Amino acid sequence: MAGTKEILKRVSIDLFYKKGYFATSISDIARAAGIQKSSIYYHYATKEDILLDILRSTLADLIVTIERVLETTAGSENRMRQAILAHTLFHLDRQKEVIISDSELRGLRAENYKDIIKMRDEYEHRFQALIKDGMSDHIFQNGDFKIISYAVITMCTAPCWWYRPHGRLDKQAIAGIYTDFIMAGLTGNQRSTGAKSTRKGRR
Amino acid sequence: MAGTKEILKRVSIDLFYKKGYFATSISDIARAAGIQKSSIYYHYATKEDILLDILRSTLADLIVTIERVLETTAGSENRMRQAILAHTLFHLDRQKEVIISDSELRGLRAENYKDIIKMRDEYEHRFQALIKDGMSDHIFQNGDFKIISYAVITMCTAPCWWYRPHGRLDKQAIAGIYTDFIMAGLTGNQRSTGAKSTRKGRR
DNA sequence: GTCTATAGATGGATAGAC
DNA sequence: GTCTATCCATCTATAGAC
Repeated sequence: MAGTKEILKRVSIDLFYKKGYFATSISDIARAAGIQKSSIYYHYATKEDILLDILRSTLADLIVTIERVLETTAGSENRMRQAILAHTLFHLDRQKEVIISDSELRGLRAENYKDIIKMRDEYEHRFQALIKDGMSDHIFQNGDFKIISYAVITMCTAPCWWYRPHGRLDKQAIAGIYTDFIMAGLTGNQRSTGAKSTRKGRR
Repeated sequence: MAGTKEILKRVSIDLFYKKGYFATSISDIARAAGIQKSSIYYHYATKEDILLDILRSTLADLIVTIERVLETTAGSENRMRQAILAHTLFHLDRQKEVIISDSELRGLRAENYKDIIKMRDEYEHRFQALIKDGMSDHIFQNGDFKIISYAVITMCTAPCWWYRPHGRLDKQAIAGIYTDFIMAGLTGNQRSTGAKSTRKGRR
């Protein structure tokens, strides 16, 4: 446990988050991990491979998280609500990694880029299906479900850019506010004034 | 007109947008502008200065745009609607520059960074005031106006990340969908099903 | 599996001629 | 205001000893 490869991944997440992928050098990573830079190449073939490892595992975890929520929740409105909550909370829990996922895709060469985009599209399709379901059940207002899905996802990804662990609002409160706002936009109904949002089970 | 400095700025916007600030070298810029890299230093002292020039002018234009809208529009609901429309359209019109503004702030050293953040905060305060106004006029649902302002701004900034000039929807249509969605979220009222949003005057 | 040493390319920036 | 030439730091990655 805590093998060198895991340490390298962890310090890379920190550095890519703080300085950005391009501004982070192999030397920076080696220094942070307490080894020589040449030793990194025993674990990762290139710097890009470190980035790829971070992006893949983050996206995979995100997809698993949403899958679990959808497996245990019924009703198009409730499914959407729980999915948004889960998405927002994941982005607050895994702040550094999702920010890297959002901003460092340019560090990938074409083949790896395509791979990651495919995973991301797979995830987004789940939200598009949820919105479509809500519309055909006449619970959500009709509209361009693809555009709306982008809007919803972007919006609920955003708090990870400004959230600070000891700030005025905790993760649950932020996720609640966002979910209420989105659900109001989707249904066209009054928002519940308090953001206490009954969540089920997980976490 | 079309002086070298303007050309340098224009090709830098293209390159920073396409490859990112760090991945773009002074040589890249020189090649794109058709001059030698040393000639760049007659116009800009450092690479960072090019970035700063782009960020400053983009933010300044954005602030002027929103000011003009607010000067000529009355009523808290209508002011908010027009502000959102203007914000969204600006982000679609100036796609490359706003994407740079959103993603390349890490290229700035502390003093320049503070400068730009101050301008950005100034802009965001206008939206916070609009939301506060709408809440005290009981036209918008009560809520955390600061959080809501972040949500609104992020959401209406997002289309610039996926908009393509000859895509399925034109700028006006996209801006309409987003504005309707946001206004529904703010007021808690039914959205107008069509997104034809009566806009006034400008552009 | 980690080290020392270094290759080889490229980065931003400067000097000085024209 | 643009050029050629070059400095020097830093970058990713490799070679080979232990």
